[in-house]
Formats: sequence, structure tokens, C-alpha cells
Amino acid sequence: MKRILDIINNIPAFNGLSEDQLKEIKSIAVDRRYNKGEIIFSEGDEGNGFYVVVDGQVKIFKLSPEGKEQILHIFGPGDPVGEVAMFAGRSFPANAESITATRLLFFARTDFLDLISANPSLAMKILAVLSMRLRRFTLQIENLSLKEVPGRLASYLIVLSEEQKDEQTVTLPISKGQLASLLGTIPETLSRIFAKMSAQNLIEVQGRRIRLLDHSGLEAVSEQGRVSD
Amino acid sequence: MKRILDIINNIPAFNGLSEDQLKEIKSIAVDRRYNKGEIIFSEGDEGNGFYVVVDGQVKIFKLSPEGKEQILHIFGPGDPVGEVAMFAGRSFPANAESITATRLLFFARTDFLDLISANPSLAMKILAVLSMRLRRFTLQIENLSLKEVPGRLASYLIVLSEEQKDEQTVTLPISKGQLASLLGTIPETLSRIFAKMSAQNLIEVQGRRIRLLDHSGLEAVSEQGRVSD
DNA sequence: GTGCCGCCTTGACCTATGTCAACCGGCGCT
DNA sequence: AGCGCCGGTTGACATAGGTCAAGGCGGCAC
Repeated sequence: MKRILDIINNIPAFNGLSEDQLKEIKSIAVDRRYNKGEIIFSEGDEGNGFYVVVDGQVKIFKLSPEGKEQILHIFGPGDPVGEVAMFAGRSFPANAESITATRLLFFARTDFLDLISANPSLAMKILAVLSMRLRRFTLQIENLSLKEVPGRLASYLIVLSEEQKDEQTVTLPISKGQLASLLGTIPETLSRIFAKMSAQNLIEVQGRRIRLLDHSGLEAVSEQGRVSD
Repeated sequence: MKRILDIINNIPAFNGLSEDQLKEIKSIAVDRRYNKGEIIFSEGDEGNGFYVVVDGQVKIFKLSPEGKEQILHIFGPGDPVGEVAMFAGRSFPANAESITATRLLFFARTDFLDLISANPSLAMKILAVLSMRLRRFTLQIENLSLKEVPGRLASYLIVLSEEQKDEQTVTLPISKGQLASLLGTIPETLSRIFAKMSAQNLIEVQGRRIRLLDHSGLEAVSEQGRVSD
């Protein structure tokens, strides 16, 4: 049981809480496992609880009527999933699907709301998490509407290199097809842009490994939102 | 002083609170007024507090390096502004400017955080407000990436007609130029689409008044994300 | 009135990116 | 080995919508 407590403590929204609080949280958590490609919830489902990713990756996405997919988030270990629907008291606004084998903790709505009212500090942490998420959405909207695809890719790569703390090489955490959807485009276009950036010696692509050859060049593309040609 | 208490009570995040709680809130609120076109804060400014709109309209927007603007929100009476930066403990992620003469209440970060820790129910309300906002962002991202401009316009008009409770006629609350930015496009394109939709007898445009002639047709455009031609 | 200015519209043009279709290489399965 | 499949790439093509430039219209100042 040690493990679960550790896991909970490593969730940003919960970390730094007292031993007692962690135990309380653990007592209402339900452990769930999913294989790759399983639906966790669908748009419109009732939000009667939320999840936290323990292991694996979950994508949150919307579908257009023609079936085109836009990924809103890719969540990994420590990230809460579906809490928005819970607090807003509404149904889920998007779909969630595991993109690898995944382990989640599930928290039922009522249990969790009780917990929060009893722990204002927990509420504050969650406020912070939601705020960060809003901030990331802001960025995503900015990217989608003000930048062209090369700019979005460049800023994605830069953020990735910061997250992975490697100036030189990054490893895509998802397939190129999924990345295309996350960037609001399609695999063909993404592929061409990878080729173009390679030709300009900005990057070097070897499967999911990408070498960032010209960091400042990438910054420029990301800021201008376009490639110079 | 009656007025301010009423105003505060009409703010969704605060409504339904006890008389005492409202008074506490009032005691930390600062009344501020702005003329049309004033900057309220800029991207990168420290988020040492947040605002609530009492009267008027505020636009939240990002600028691309070339100066193109993407409006993220238009806020009106009752809406909180800038609280995300506050909870996230970061600087503002976008710019805020009044687009009409505007009256705001300002709440200093520290004052407000104290207030919240003392009032869990307040925290819950704010969680709900943030969640609703995330939900709206989800919609905006969906619109931007899965729909073409006519689809975005159609869904904007439909939402507007619901808000204004008028099936027949809506009045744009903002200029067409601003609307273009909100929809992630430019005035020229928007203008052409208005013309096209008029030609198809979907709508009839007279300045800011728009007659919705074919509600179900609009629904179709909004869902398909494109016009049939 | 006259003129200026902001807002909107219109036209001609161009480009980024989506669509459709073919193809390639690796990998697992039989 | 041979097969099918999936992820990725490439090419030819179509088009939404951005850019640039010109002009119209209504309101406000003087």
C-alpha cells in the first residue's frame, strides 16, 4: 500500500499534503487499468467523477462530424483527467482514450467534493492546477489561430526540449499521426513540414528522435509562425 | 453602498453568499474605471490580483509578432478577469483592454487568497467558474481547428441568439472587425462570408443587426463546419 | 457644408494546407 | 517465406482564406 500513497503524493494537485490527508484521498480512490486504445469516457457522458493518470498516456480529443480528430491534451502520469466536468457539474465536453496501456485512479464526484470542502488547502491546489490548464489552452488557441503549422511544430519542439531537458535531441512521446492531430493538422502536412525543416537544417528526423540543429532558427519560426522558405 | 453589494451578489462566482461574506468581499474590492480603449493589463504583467467587470466590456487578446490579434474572450458584467494568473501564481498570459467605457472591481491577490481559505464554499464556486471557462475554451479550440470560418460564424450566431433569447434577430455586441478576430480570421474574410450567407438566404445583415432567416440551415453550417455552396 | 476618419466592403491575387491516391518499409502472424 | 497492416511519405491537385490595394459610407468636428 505504500506505493499508492507515494503515487498520490506525486500528483501535483495533492502533493505536500499531510499523511492523514493522503490516506483520506487513498481511501476514496479506485484503481483502474486500461489497454491501449480503450475509451475512458465519451463526450456527453455524465461527469460523475474524475481520474488521475498513474501510468501511461491518455488523449483528450474532439471529433468533427466528418471524423477528423483534434487532440486537446495528452495527459501523462500525475495529470488529472475529467475534473472540469465534475466541478462544472456537467457532462464531459470531449472524449478520452488511452493511447498506451494505462493505469488510472478514479475518484467519485461526491466523495471528492466532500473531501474538498473539508480541506481548503486542497481546493487551492486544484485552483492552481485548473489555472495552469487554462493557461495552456490560451497558448494552444494562440498557436492554432495565429501561427501556421510550421510555427506550431517549432513551438511544440521547443517546449518538448524544455520538458525533456535536452537542448539537442527530443523524443516524440506520441506518433506523428497523433502529433498532427494535436497541432491541428493532418499527417501528410506534418510529414512535409518535417521534410522542409530538415532541408533547412533546422532539425534532423530519425523516427521519433528529433535533433534540434538550430535552436534559434526554430525560435524564429515559432515566433513568426511561418518558415521563410 | 447598497449598489456595490448588489453588484457583488450578481457576480456568478459570489452569488448566494451570506450578507457577511458579501461585506467581506466588498471590503477588499477596489472600484476602478476605464475609458474605451484603455489597457487594463498586458501579457507578462505580474498577476497580483484580478478584476470583475461591473459595467462595459473587456477584451482579452494575444498579439502575434506581426501584430495580428486573436481575441480569446470578450468579458461583460459579472465576469471575472485575470484570476487565472492569480491562482497559477504567474504573470498574465494575455492582454486586457476595455472596448467600451468600463467599470471594474479589483481584488488584490493576498486579500483574496485569505478570503478563500476562510470560505471553502467560495472556493467551490470559483472552481465551477474556472471549469466553465475551460469548457468554453474547449469549444473554441474545437471551432478553430475542426470548423471553417462559416461554421464558426454560424455557431457564434446561434449562441448569440440563445443568449439574447431572440430566435429572429441578434445584435452583434462588438464590431465586425473584433468579431473577425474572435473567430480567428480577418475582416475581409468575415465580410465575404456575411455576403455569402446572405446570398443563401441564411441571414440578412443590417449593420450590427442580423436576422436569422434559416435557423436550421445555420445549424447545419455550424455542424458541418462549412457551407455547401 | 466640407473634410477627415473609422469601419466595412469588394476585387485580384497568392499561398498554405487539405484531399485523394499511390506507395514504401517494418513488424507480427500464419 | 509470404501476407496484411499500420504508420509514414510523396505527388498531383483543389480551395479556403490570407494579402494587398482601392473605394464606399456614415458620423463627427470644425
